[in-house]
Amino acid sequence: MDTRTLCLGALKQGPCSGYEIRKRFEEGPFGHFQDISFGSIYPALRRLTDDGLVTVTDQEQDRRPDKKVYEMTPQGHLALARMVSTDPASDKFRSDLLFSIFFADLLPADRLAELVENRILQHEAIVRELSKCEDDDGHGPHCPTRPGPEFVRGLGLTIHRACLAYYRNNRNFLIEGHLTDNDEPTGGKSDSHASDSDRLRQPATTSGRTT
Amino acid sequence: MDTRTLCLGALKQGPCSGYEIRKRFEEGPFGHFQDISFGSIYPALRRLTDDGLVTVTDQEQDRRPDKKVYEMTPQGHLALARMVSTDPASDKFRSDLLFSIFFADLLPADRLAELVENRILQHEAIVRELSKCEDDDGHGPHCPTRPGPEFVRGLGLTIHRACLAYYRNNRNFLIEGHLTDNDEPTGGKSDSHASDSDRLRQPATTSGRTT
DNA sequence: GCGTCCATGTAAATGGTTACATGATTAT
DNA sequence: ATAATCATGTAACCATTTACATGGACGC
Repeated sequence: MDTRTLCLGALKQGPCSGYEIRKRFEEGPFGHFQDISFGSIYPALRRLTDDGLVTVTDQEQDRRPDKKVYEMTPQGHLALARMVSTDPASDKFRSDLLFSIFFADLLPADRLAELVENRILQHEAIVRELSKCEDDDGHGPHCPTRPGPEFVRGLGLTIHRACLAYYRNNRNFLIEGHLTDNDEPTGGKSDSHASDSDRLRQPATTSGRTT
Repeated sequence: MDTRTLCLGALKQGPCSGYEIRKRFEEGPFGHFQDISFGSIYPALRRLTDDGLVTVTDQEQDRRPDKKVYEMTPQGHLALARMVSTDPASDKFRSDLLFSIFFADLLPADRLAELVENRILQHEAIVRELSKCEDDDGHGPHCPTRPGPEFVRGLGLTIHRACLAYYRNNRNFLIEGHLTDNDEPTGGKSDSHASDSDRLRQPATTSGRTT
């Protein structure tokens, strides 16, 4: 999605400034699958204004810099509706970590372990954040939540929980299966530990309710 | 990862041409978490050659255009090892589909259903592809597989299976919970169907072996 | 005949990140 | 004091995608 549409999406949750749009992407419910920065937000807002999809209102503030509050016009709402209905570009997932892990045998065992541990911590943090079921969609407390945001949040949780479980279950497979240059592949003594760590585990495919 | 490192990664699986590098990213084991196109590959190979990280050999072919076969130098191997050991940039996941679904109430129910169905088909295709356990890492048949590629492939499978299950279990929640403008939110008759579709389901967190 | 695969490469256009410039307030 | 938060905006830089240019072989 181009930045303009992304801005409209943020604005859909209520009028706000460019600065606040970024916060909505950093902390809000979009953050886990879209990303923008100031350098693209401000020019986008400019264009949206020129095209009549949003309006600006200068707002003076006490002890704060003035801000420009942007608000969607009816055309803006239409444009957003049009955009979300077009065929979406395929998901893009880029992971340098997976690239590194693919070449696990090129890096020292402790470094590999460190990378994996860090990733586990990151997934834990994200799961924690997505778990606090706050009404993050900006429609005040306890509106009957629309299914869209709920569905998206739930999918995020599912993915990160699945990754977390996978990393926890299989890090030993990775790290213990990681033969350093000094190890004899044929194994002399430290052999026959056909333990947990020699097979990949996959989460069960059954799915129960956990609300 | 910059394209140069990505090319080295592809070349690590054996010497090949720029054209074949792209194929390794399209079909090979990297494809699901990294992406490159010709426009970036050829300049990258140029720079790698200039920097002495790869060598080129012109190779004439029968009934085919000549090709340039690139091969890593010792420095190239070192450079790759150095790169995979540096702190990886955080994963980037961009999904226009999730953005659209977030605003599910802005698009017609049938369009929403179509988008979800398509995504289910895509996940099914990917799961199928990752499931055929071919020794995709280019080291010939039945080498004792290195843990890196195995781990990465397993994680890909886990993620896509989790997504697939989630979409299947919760599409009704999304689509039936999707009130069109004509529906009365207070519900007159078609009420009290507190069925499957009014709650989100999450896969069980238990994990068993499926080899 | 038309499309696709093979194969390399360049150039233009696109779009985004990073850094810079500015500056008050508040918290540590 | 120092850093972070609030707040907007521009410009330089970077990288990537897309389109173009070229052309033979092969299958339908």
